Amino acid sequence: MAQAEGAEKSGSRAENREETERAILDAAEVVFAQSGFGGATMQAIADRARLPKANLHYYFASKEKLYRQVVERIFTIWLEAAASFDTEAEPEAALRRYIQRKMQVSREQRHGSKVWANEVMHGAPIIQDYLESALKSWTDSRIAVINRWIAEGRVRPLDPRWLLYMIWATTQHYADFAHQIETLNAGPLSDAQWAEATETVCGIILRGIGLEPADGLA
Amino acid sequence: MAQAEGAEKSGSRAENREETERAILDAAEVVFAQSGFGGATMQAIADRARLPKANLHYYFASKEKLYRQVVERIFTIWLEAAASFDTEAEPEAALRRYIQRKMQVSREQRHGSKVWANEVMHGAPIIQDYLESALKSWTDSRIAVINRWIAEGRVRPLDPRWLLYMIWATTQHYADFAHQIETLNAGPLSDAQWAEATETVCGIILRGIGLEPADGLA
DNA sequence: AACAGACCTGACCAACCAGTCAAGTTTAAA
DNA sequence: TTTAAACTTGACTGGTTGGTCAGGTCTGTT
Repeated sequence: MAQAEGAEKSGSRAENREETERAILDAAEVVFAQSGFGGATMQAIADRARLPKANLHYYFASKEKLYRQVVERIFTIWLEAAASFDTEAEPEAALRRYIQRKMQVSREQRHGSKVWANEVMHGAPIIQDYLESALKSWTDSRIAVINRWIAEGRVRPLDPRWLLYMIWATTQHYADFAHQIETLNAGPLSDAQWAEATETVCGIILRGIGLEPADGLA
Repeated sequence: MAQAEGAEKSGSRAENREETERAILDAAEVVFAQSGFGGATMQAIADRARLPKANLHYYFASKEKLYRQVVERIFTIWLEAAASFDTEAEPEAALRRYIQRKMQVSREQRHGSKVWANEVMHGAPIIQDYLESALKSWTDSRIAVINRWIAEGRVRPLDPRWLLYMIWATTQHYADFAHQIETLNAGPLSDAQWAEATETVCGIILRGIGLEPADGLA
């Protein structure tokens, strides 16, 4: 016996490899989120993945390459959430769906969100190119849509950028500052609290830009 | 010659000490913001403060003690900004002033804000007690005020916590994610852009909670 | 002037960490 | 069954880092 996970089934070569890589990435995500890139140690990641440290280097050549993969995996999730901003939909529906999705990501991908925040906060040394390409073009397209809504008189005049930043900030806050929120709340937010927070955020933003939202309890 | 700063005047003993300590704290704030606690090195801080590394240890016993002082200094600034939420003022004025002040802090204390965000993101190992005492009581008092406004029918019914988190998140975002914002903006925000962003944030939030703000160009 | 204590700093060290490697074991294909 | 490649891992290493310290300089006081 020399399997990685305690309860690892012996699948095919490729399956096992994939599984081990995912286990390492999962562990790395948590450790990087907790300690930052500089504070994280390969040993800590190895311990969390229940693998010898040398094994990590068999799958990922260096700490930086491992970190890069973690960040890229997060970016994929970010992109998927971004896609839920439907440029064809009505303003209210599009924004509400996008905010709800981002709140959900903050709840389910807390560690990933933190890694992303850390990376950007430290000047995005790894993912600068993503910011300049994928993020930029996504943002530009959404700015155009919101400007169209404004031109049509459906949304109060404003620079869409400040609105997007506000949505990013607010939703991401629930992941990045989860510890602070949970300290003030004396424990993790309940399902009901998450729903209420999401609804309140939607309500403030939609009303704030001049829409009259119906209750979003679909 | 053995002075710290290139252009240091020979003041009194106490003055010089204070000046050197501040120079170290300033340097440490920047380096901790850029690299996180784990990624920062005493050597990097020393270089930035233009002092030999051993000198840092003369003034601050350990890296952790230095970090602690940096964080405590930030918390003081946070408290000062928090005080601008005037519980006596009208809802619109109180919130507008508070948001404006927080936006200003984000602009002027970018590094400090990042250190704070980092600390909280990593579970607030150093300042947990502040969160539980000062932050908690400040928050409770403001929640009470907002609830009073709601009871008086001046603000749309909502849980004040989600509103406060939204304000914290949005304003802090301009410091923590400055790099992302500046990438999308192809450069730092101008004075006019800061003013516009601030006004837009105020507008969305105030309208979002049911107030009809007059233009805040005081 | 003489002294004590505050202040400064180059050189050093022990601990730690990313990354390597050689000697294995397991797997799958021939 | 044989064989080669994929995988595993304990032990090791070179470089870095937080922290120390001895020997010096400066400053205010008597």
